[in-house]
Amino acid sequence: MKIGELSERSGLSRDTIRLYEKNGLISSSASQSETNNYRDYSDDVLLQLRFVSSGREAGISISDLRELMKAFFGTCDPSEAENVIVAKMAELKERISQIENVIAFLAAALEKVRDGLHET
Amino acid sequence: MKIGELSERSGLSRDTIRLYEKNGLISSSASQSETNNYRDYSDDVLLQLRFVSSGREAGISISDLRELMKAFFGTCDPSEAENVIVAKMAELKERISQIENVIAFLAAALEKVRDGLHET
DNA sequence: CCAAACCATGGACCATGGTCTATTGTTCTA
DNA sequence: TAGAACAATAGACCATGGTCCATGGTTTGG
Repeated sequence: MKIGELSERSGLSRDTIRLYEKNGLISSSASQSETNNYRDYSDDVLLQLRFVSSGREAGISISDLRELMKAFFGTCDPSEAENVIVAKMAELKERISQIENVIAFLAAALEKVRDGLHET
Repeated sequence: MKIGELSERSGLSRDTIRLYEKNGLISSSASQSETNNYRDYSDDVLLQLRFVSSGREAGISISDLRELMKAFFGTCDPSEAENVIVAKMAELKERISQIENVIAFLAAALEKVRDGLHET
């Protein structure tokens, strides 16, 4: 499919898709036609983009995502891939616990605010 | 205390502290001395910075943190503060579930990679 | 008393992750 | 077949969150 359709279906802008491609998160083949240089994207790319975009939403950087994509579809050997994935999972879990700390702090603050309200 | 000590104790660079102050995350009083314009930071600021910096690590933007700080120490009324805090907690929980999605995806990918290894 | 260490300010600089625009070429459709 | 819609490329632009540097003033330890 061409970039317009991919954009439609992925919910990402053409510019963003091109950015991701330039950064090696996805790849495309040259168009079937010889008369243009339109990119042609396979259906797999759509799945890849879904992962990329949920990763981005979760705050994973483009370069980290590139490593993960390489690990998944990877030119690198499987044990190396395993390492990358395991490391990233640990990192994400750490991130979750950081967020949970902040939530706990907010919950405590909320208590105080509510107490303050009751006193009024 | 002066910014150098605050930097030491908070683990943040002077520049970062000044940035945060400029962005309204913390505040300082003018120095006791009249002969200079050094900033003077109370011990409370240290606690505030600890929160700010864990918030930053958790990926919360400076402007969001500013809203939270206002809610905590706030000039704004308590029920408004409550709203801000509750909203931010919900947002953070959403963020956690996004990250968990990614983790689940990675776990699945890991399975596949390991199966691949076994087949070899 | 003097140098080293500290402070404030402002602006330059950087990376990241996008968006927007202009230009040029291609395809689709009325 | 003309014009609208689409595509590629390059470069400018933007916000965010920091760091670094130059300047000039202040404090402090030896």
